[in-house]
Amino acid sequence: MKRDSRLSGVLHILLHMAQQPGPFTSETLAKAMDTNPVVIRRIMAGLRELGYVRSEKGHGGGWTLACDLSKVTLRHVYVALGSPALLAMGNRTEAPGCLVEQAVNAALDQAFHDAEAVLLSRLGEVTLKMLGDDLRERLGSRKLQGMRAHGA
Amino acid sequence: MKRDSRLSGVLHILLHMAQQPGPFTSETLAKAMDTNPVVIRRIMAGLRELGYVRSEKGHGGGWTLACDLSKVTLRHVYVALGSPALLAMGNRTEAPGCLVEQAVNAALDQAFHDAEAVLLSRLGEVTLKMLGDDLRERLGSRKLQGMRAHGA
DNA sequence: CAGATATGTAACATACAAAGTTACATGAAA
DNA sequence: TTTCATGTAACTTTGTATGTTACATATCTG
Repeated sequence: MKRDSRLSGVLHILLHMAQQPGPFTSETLAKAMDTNPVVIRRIMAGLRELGYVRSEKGHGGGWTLACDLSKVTLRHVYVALGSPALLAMGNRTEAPGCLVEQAVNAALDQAFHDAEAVLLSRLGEVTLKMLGDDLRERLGSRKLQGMRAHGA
Repeated sequence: MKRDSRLSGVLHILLHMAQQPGPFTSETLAKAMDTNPVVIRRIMAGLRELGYVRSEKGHGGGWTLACDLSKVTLRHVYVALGSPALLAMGNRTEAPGCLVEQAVNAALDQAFHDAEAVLLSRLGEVTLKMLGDDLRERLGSRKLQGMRAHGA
């Protein structure tokens, strides 16, 4: 199965936007992500509907953050994407008549459900602000490294 | 992403086999699973290599269980399949130079890792014997229902 | 108002992996 | 030696994420 990287992608975009005031055009964001503007609009559509970002057309238009970054978690972003499937595996048949299949499904569903719950829970613990803070820390340490490299 | 149902499928096969002495031809198993014999051979190949099942060619040949069902867990079966990806989501870039991407990956990797650990752990807690016992219970209650339906 | 710039979105192309199918080689039993 | 079964390569089908093109729509500027 091909892996879904939309959550990773949209977080990348949001974090970029959080580093400086907008607005950002889909074109600009697409270049930073090495992809196509339409892809950007596609994955941002859900976030716009939920009010996490705004988009403006025409001159000076583009995308702007429109939420409190300390209130929005990765889970919120995931839901904004349409809550795509979390697990790469699933049952062969969802509502089987076969008792064998039912026994298999029961065992797997338990494991699947627990894993999904943990994943959603972890995503719910991390806010966009925390991500931004982490990024600024990384930027800071890089700056220090650069200073050291230059003998400062 | 299309969901991988190989684990579900192979468990179905093993459970069928555990209900009566073999051997079972790929053709028989394929019919029970409403699929193709080659698909059966494909997903059983890994289990044969690890010694969980045996296969014999020619007249009277087919597949036979060759392990202690109380010792083999769903996790063992999963590994025998080649440990396919568990999560449907992943990072856009695995070893990014971009610090933004690194920050995003760090947060997601944590969540992904935890979810995978839980899933593997749950799979490791269930043996094929437990699955078989559960199935026999389901068969038993169906038999009782049938008896009731016939007024017994 | 006209032209430039952006998003919105449908439609189509591409890439990739699971699942299904076909064909044939190999080996074992009758 | 014929039949039955697995082993496996090669190809087709299918589903989904991703990439691309085309064009409608809205907004700012001159």
